[in-house]
Amino acid sequence: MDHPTRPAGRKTARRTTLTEVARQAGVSEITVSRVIRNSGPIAADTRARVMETVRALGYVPNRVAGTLASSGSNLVGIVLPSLANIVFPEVLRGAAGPLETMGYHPVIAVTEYDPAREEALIESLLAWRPAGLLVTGLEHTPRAEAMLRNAGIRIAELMDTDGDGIDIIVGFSNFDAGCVAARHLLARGYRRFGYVGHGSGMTIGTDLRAGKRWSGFETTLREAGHPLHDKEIVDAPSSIEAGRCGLAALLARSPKLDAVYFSNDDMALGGYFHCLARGIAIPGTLALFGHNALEVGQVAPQPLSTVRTPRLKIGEVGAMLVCGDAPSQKVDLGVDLIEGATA
Amino acid sequence: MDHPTRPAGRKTARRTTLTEVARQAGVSEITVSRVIRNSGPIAADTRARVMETVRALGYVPNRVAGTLASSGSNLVGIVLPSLANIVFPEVLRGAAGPLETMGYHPVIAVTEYDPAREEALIESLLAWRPAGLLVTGLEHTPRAEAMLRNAGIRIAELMDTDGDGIDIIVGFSNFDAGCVAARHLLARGYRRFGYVGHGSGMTIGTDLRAGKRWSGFETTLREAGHPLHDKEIVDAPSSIEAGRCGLAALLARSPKLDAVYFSNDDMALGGYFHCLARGIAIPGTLALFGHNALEVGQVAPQPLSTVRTPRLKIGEVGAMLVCGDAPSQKVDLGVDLIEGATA
DNA sequence: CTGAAAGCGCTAACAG
DNA sequence: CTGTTAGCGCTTTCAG
Repeated sequence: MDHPTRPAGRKTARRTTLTEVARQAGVSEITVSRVIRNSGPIAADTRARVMETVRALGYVPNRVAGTLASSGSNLVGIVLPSLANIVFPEVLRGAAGPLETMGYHPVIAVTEYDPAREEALIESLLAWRPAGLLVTGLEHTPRAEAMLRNAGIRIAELMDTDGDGIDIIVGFSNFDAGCVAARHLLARGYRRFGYVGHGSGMTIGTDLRAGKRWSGFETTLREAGHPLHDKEIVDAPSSIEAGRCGLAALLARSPKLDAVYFSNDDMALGGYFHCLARGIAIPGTLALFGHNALEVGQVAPQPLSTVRTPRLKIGEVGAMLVCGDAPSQKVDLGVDLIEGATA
Repeated sequence: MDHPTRPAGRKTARRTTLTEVARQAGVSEITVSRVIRNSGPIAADTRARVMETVRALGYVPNRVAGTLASSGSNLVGIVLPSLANIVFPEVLRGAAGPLETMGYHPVIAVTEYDPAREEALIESLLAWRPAGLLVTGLEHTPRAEAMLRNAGIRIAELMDTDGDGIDIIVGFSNFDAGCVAARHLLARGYRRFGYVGHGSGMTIGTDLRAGKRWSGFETTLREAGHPLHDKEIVDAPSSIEAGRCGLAALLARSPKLDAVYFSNDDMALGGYFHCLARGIAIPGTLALFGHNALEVGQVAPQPLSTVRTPRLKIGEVGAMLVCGDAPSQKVDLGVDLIEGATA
């Protein structure tokens, strides 16, 4: 590239305004405004003339000014804990479709599972006066929750139905997902259970929903009289590699486990690869169970036993409800047991 | 949930303004403004008093008004072709870090590989007068390109260095990536080559970068005197499943191939699973080669032969350059051959 | 069908 | 260190 440095400084350069279009077209500003927004009655030829000059001048309306004047933005905030876990890009993808269709733009913020960061990011997003906000989970700092309640816009809390919310809740019960996993393993006759989970990789913040799954799993086992035998929490974000290390560490301590539940499919896949490499028969010697039913775990010759979560749907429904005027509600999209071949 | 329907209508509800904070604190608006933005000299006690009332009133500054008044927004537009291909969430993740650090928010738009949609989305993003814009690829409609050139903000085009750009380019040569793959396979002694690629799944729009890789691959083979023998383009977005079907179809037609290049790792993984299921020895009977070096392909016992692309880095560098004031430039981050075990 | 006046909530540019 | 005066570019009344 040998373009000269672009002149553009920190600030947006001067661009043609509605006023100039109006002058050029020989009409008043409001007329141009009406033409652009297709609002109110406009004579066909006036419209044509205006459109013409709009095109000629390469006019791009300024939504910042428009929003300030009309207090109606087309931005929708989306707060996600992470982009490293493919689940959240999928939620985002689910939301992006309906949002675009309805003319909204997602503005995203990533908390890295840190509640304080979430609070700051929510405030920062709210400053843009979005039309609505999608956040992940039901747990927020008190101030964050207060801001959400007072924002005067629709709020959707996604991915978790285990608790109360602010306005709209769309997700599934993570606790139940853990129970489903436990019941499946118990029904299959497994008795010596282990768990491999992930931390956030930072000292602060945790994956609360994984915790709820663990809790459901552990509770079910205990009630069945076969309490969890051992668990290993890898201090890293969830990943295939973390799952591999986690299972290795767990088995080093407790070699006689016959079934291991993982915090999610990525982790479980890592465990699976560990077993392949070590020649541990699956599910003969050891059963593995994940969470999410990611494509990668399902297309292998030996598909992972797991629970399918409606991630795309959650984004989709969340987006639609936030942009609509349905009453406040909790939408539980449920999970499906995928028997697979590893348990 | 049994909250009553939230009153919030379509428009943002009335929220406390800077004016009210000023009145409450007994200072002028500009003083409050200065305190909030930490700009200019403010007496310690004045600051304290203002902060106090800000907190008491739960005041959240209105950035829409702020941006209009100062023409300096903290939004950065990001235009991606897809969220279904994990590569783009990774680019986004790469960008999200630096952006947050620098106080910017990513506003995202997904084109689904449709140039017309890209044009519309770029216009829509530009309407928000973002501080900068990250787009994917170097090819745009003429009007889209004109808008980008006239936007008066920094523009970064990501993921591809094979061509000229508008301002900043950050990526790698897809053509070269194809050449690298071909040279590796040739060096290994393979001679009967096939290719499995993906379409977009829609009639309109294509993955131009995959096309450039194919082109590099094909050219290298031809020049070496071992032209591509057969190819199969699955009419679906890239996925593991599409790769599986693609290879099945290709081998049904051309059973004697000894090496297959895939449009990316997802596709290659599908091919790999097909071979596992069919008992086709890899790389003995058939060599497989992908693109991207996704984690999932690398941690398996038989890691995929592929090329590593610096996706995170691309997002990161793109974001930093767009928000800085470096000269226009092309940054080629290159790719690395990963020998793997499938070729 | 079109226009004039009055802001939306904030900040730049000067004054004091 | 603090305040006053003008807008930013658009849309909302309310009149014609």
